[in-house]
Formats: sequence, C-alpha cells, structure tokens
Amino acid sequence: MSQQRHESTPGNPGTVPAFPDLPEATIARLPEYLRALHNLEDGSDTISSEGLAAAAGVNSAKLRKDLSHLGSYGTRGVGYDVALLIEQIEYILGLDQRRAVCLVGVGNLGHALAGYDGFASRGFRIVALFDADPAKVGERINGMTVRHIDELRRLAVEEAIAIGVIATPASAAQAVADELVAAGVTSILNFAPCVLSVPANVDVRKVDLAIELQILSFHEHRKASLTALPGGRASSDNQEAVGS
Amino acid sequence: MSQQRHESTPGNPGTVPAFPDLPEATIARLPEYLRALHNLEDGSDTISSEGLAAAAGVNSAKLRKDLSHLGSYGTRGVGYDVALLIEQIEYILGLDQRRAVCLVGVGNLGHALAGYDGFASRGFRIVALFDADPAKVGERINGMTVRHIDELRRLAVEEAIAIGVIATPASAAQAVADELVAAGVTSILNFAPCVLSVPANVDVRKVDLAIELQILSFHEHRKASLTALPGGRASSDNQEAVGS
DNA sequence: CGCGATTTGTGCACGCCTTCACAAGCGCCT
DNA sequence: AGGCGCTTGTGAAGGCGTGCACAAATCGCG
Repeated sequence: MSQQRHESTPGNPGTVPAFPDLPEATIARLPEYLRALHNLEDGSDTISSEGLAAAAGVNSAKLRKDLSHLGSYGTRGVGYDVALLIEQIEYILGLDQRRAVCLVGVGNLGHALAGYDGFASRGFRIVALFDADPAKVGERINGMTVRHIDELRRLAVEEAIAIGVIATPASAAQAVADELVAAGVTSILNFAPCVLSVPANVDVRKVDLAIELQILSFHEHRKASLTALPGGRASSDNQEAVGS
Repeated sequence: MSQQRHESTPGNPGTVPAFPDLPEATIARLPEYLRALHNLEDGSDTISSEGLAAAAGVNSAKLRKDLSHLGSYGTRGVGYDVALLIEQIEYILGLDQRRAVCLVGVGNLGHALAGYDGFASRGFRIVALFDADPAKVGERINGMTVRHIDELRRLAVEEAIAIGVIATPASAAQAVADELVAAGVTSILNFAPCVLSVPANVDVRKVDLAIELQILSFHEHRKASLTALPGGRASSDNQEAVGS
C-alpha cells in the first residue's frame, strides 16, 4: 500500500504516487463528505461513520466503503479523525492547490456565478471573466474586470488555467469550448443547454437547470397519477437525514 | 396541440393511465432527448435512434431502450416521428401543464434564476419570488415582485404551487424547506449546499455548483499525476456530437 | 409481389454500485 | 490484565444500468 501521506513539503513534485482509482460514484460523494465535515460544529475531533453519513445524507456502509477506497485511516471503536479526513479528501480532490478558474459569459447566470462566494470558499479562485459583448467588456464584477473573449487564449495560458466555466447561450457554447481547449483548459463546467464536443482528454460536466426541474416535474406527474388510482401506494424511498 | 394521450387503457377516458415505472436513469435522460428534439433544425419529420442519440450525446442502444420503456412509437426501417415523440416525452414529464414554480431567495443566484428564460421556455412558470430580507421585498424582477417569505404559505396554496426552488444561504435552507412543505410543495430544487430533511413524499433534487468544480478538480489532479508517470496516456476515444 | 435495405425493439451478459452482515480491531473500565 | 462495548473494514449477494448483437418489422423499388 502506497503511503501517499500528503506532506506540504514542496520540492518533491515527482513523488506523487499512483493515484487510487476511485469509483466515479465515490468521487462524486467526496465533496459531500467534505462539506459535511466542514459544517460539523461539534467540538469533538473524531466522528463515526454513522454520524458523518447522517450529516451527508448517505448510507453509513457506503461511506465506510468510500473512505476505505482512499486508504483512509479510521480507528475502530472510535471513528475518523475529522481534521485528518478533511486533509485527506482535500488532497485527493486537489483542493489544496486553489485552482484557477475562468468564466466565460457574463450574462444573467454568469454574473451570479462570478459573485458566488461558494467557489472561493471551497477551493477555487475565479481569475478571469470573459464575454463577447463589447458593452460588457470593462465592467467590474466582484473585483474583476470583464475582458473580451479574444483575450481568453492569451490569459488562460499565462495563468495556467485548467478549468473553465461556460455560462453563455447555447449557440455560443461550442465555440467557447473550442477556444478553451485551444487555451489548454482540460476541464469544463458547462451551464449551456447543449452537448459539447471536446477531445478525449478534456473532462466536461454539465449543469442544466431546466432539466432538474423537468425531472421534478415527472415525479409530480407520477405522484398525481398515483393519487388518482385506487390503493395508492405508500411513499417510496427518499433520503432523509438529520438536520444540522 | 390536442391532449393526445397514449392509447393504453382505452376503456377509461377520464383516468390517467397506469404510469410506466421508468428507471431513474431513463427519466434523467428524457429531458436531454427532448432538448435535442427541439433543437433539430432538420426539416424531416422523423429521426433515427442513431441520429437522435448523436444529438443528445448518448449511445443509440441506450436511447432505443429508454424510448421502448415508455411504449414509444417508432417505426422500424424509418425511425421516430419527431412531433409525436416530443409530445410523448412532454406528456410523460408533465410539461404540458406548465407547472407553477416559486423561488425562495433572491440573492446573487436567485436573482439570476428569476431572470433565467430557460425555465419559461421549457415548461415552467415562475409565479412567485420570496425573500426574508425586507430590503428586497417589493423589488421587481422580470415582471415579478419580490414578496416577503411570510406570504409564502398563503400564496403557494392559492396558486397550487407544487415545485419550489431554494436559492438561499445554507443556513436558511432547512427552514425554507419546512415552510415549502407546509405550503403543500412536493418537489424541491435545492441550490443551497446542505442536506435537507423532508417527508418521504417530497422529492428533493440538489445542485451544488462548488461540488461540480470539485469533481473536475479531482480529475485535474488525477491527470496531472498521470502525466508525471511513465507510460503516458492514450487518447483514442472520440466524442462526437452534432455541432451547434 | 417479393426482395433487400434499413431501423426498431430486446434478450443477454457483464460490470458497477449498493447494502447487509459480521469478523477484526481498538479503547475503556473494572 | 482481561473482558466488554463500540466502530471500522470488507466479503458476498443482489439490483441496476449499459451495450452488444440479432431477430422482427417496415418501406421502397423493380
């Protein structure tokens, strides 16, 4: 078992061990665990899988298996060391590097994202804003100046930006994605409702706000049809957790 | 558009037919298919599973299986009737009802959501905005007036609002959720980074913008560690999609 | 009218994920 | 020191989702 104890000692960049290949489902939950850990107001320095699972809204066995995947160090009979676990997860997620992020599209949504402090407080630095509209270029948002998209490539390379956020209309999204890729960006968070075509080494995650509502609408429709039927079924599964 | 219900249960006109119990994964993809169908500029009135799958960014076999689950009407050798398929999916998702949605929290993000026209154009009506801050009450956004959250319960009942969107800080989210539930809301879209506790008959979907970035950050971290290792990486896969 | 081209619908196998249940380990208390 | 209660880590089973590969069905055309 490789000891990838994360030390802050600079100067050993080549010693990053083989990365644990975590299941995708586990990766998606690590940020949840991290948030739950940070929100713990409890003064105790350890927490049981049961307690953390409740705080994160998941099954405790699932949480233990997730943590075991990253070779975590819990103590039987005691639980997990909160500080150590936070450190471990932040290291795995690469959050200790406070990655630079650029945002393209300062419209309705982009404006809100630029001002969203949840990014800054959870491991990221928005370092540049871009828009194609000359009327918006020069506008100052949250201490940053909106630049024209033509400057994207130069700035992204200079700042070694690896993550880009697309908050443009769908019609512009593919062109922006191409530009981001050309600038060396290898991870894209796409808020535009469209499919992006990118090289295989670029990761894309998509957030479509309307789709979330449509999924809820389906469940509404289903619930309505069930209540109209005789012998309406009881409620199905739903995650319930203790409030903070 | 006539309310063309699908032909099952031909003997009981007034009742909604037994709802097909679609896999959750399928449900989550139906909105994608719907968007792809609407974006089709092609003048033809039918489309093959291959074509639609490409437009939606999924495997064609998966798409066929998804559509078969909802008793779809494709024609072998021809494809799917675009208009009929749109109608079918919109019916299943309950979008033909243009459900009323209320939004709580008119801060940075909430303001953007209130102005987001993607909701209106894809089956929803935002009918009420609420905030706890007296300074915001009375403000007009996109033709709507922000009301105080104390009015939530009365208005939600009056308008029969079934879907609520939470865009408040995390500290207020649980209280707002309780209020929504008390007002009869049975579906909640939560943008606050916290776990909500709700009754079993209430559906909750969560969108955490920072989590999405953190997942991307993990992949960045992984990619960086891989490039430092011998063996390099092979990129042969080809993501293909219909360009904008 | 029949044949071939085309496309849907689906049986099947495989792999991932979840969940249960329990052995192993740890610390505290007597 | 030893036993006891608590908690982690994990083997195993079951369910779910995915994608291949092919039979069934439909249309167009000669």
